[in-house]
Amino acid sequence: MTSPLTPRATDFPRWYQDVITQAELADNGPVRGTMVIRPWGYAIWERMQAELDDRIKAAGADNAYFPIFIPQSYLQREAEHVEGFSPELAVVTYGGGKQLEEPVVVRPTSETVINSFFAKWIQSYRDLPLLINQWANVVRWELRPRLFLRTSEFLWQEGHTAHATEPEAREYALRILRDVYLATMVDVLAVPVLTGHKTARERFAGAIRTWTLEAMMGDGKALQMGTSHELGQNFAKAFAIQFSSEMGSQEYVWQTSWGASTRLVGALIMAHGDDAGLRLPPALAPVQVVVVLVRDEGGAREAATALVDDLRRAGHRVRLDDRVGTSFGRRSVEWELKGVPARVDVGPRDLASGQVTLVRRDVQSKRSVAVGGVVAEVALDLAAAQQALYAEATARQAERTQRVKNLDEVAEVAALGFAVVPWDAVGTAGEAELANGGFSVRCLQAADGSLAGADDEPGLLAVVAKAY
RNA sequence: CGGGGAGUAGCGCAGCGGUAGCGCACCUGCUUUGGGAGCAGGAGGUCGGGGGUUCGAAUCCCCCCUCCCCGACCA
Repeated sequence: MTSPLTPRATDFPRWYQDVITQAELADNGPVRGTMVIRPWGYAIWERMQAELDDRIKAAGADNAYFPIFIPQSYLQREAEHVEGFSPELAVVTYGGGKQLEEPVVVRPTSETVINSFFAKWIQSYRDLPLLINQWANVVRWELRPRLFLRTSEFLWQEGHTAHATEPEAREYALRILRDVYLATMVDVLAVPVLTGHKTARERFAGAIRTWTLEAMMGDGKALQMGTSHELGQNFAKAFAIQFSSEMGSQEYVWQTSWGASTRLVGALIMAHGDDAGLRLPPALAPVQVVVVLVRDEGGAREAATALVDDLRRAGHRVRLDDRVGTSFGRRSVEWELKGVPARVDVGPRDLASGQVTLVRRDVQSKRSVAVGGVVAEVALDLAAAQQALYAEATARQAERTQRVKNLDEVAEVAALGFAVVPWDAVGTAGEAELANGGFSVRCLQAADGSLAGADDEPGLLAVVAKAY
């Protein structure tokens, strides 16, 4: 039987589509650009949500919910914001069978509604900082949609905060970048990321600074995994968010906003997937171990059920596959496509000698293990798989990243990966030229790869790549 | 919006004037079950829509719609 997937080397975008179909992650919705997230895809998203949500709460933010409909006039209050988003807005002009007096925008992001309430809630320095997060869907009308990566409606988390001082706001934006996003990407998704800030061209509409996390996919292209913005006082002034300081003066707040979306599911597919399907890092996987009952004979069912219990007691997320009416080969392929990190095959043949077969998805290794040793061995496999996926992605990124000196050398390197070039050698004009060639400056960093402040700092490096 | 393709069974496709087909998937039965099982039987279609040419149109002509790929914007 041939693989159900187009090999990555043959056609990477086609492979990506095949994985989504075959692993039952998502379908296209009836309206162009919309997406139906199927149970397996949603389970993965729920795991991402849980990991992000824990860290967001640890950073002190509370969840709340704001409406999906926003008065059109709200968006117009911040000049850059409206200019940035107007091309991709969905606008409702009819409701209840009548033309609306003021059209209503379906939120593309919630800065405007949320800040209109921040203005109401914030009176005093004692009300600060105000740290709010919301889990929601947003709509940005897309001309060229791709499942998970770019859809007209997507799910995300958006954080919005207000602070008394600029340094405090900046520190919070960076804290989210590091403690929420970077930690989740690296420790859970096992995806190495570069962090830096966006050029003026790539910055969020209405922000004074956009911090970003950029990852390299299996084909060398870049994907933005999350962003954390410093909004300065732009929205504070547009929405009159003022507070009485300790000195009794009226001050505008300093703000941040930050988001990560279902695009992360796409990132996971493209960062770790292989020609046999998805490969989920154990820390993320909704099912870490699948126990496959090969045949319902010779006490195999009892042994499989007992192993499921043992593995669960050891703290793993476990599923029993006892669909013995479906051939073993088919079931094996299914779990490989879905990317479950570890598989335990329990059948009468092995069991006769007190053994089962352990299969590791990431490296496709297979070995016999005594029933009594399964829990310990699985734990080792899961830890090793998590580590190996991160190492593999890191090696690829290192291999495909090259320092270059000038704009002329960028295209060749960026065609296959990341070109790191002095920002001085690119500049705003060079950035526009690169855009014509399909390249973009993913982020700016200090010379040692650390975070830098402004675009005009000396010695900045630009990371240039093709991007999703 | 500019350029290039495609709409036929759930999915992938063939057929290109003369009875609507193939592979996979699906249903039933039997045999199977340690890497996508085999055999037999079965169900499933306004051939994207409208108009025209013709004795006869999935097939030829005209109009419309939709989708996909490549270029200008984006989590």
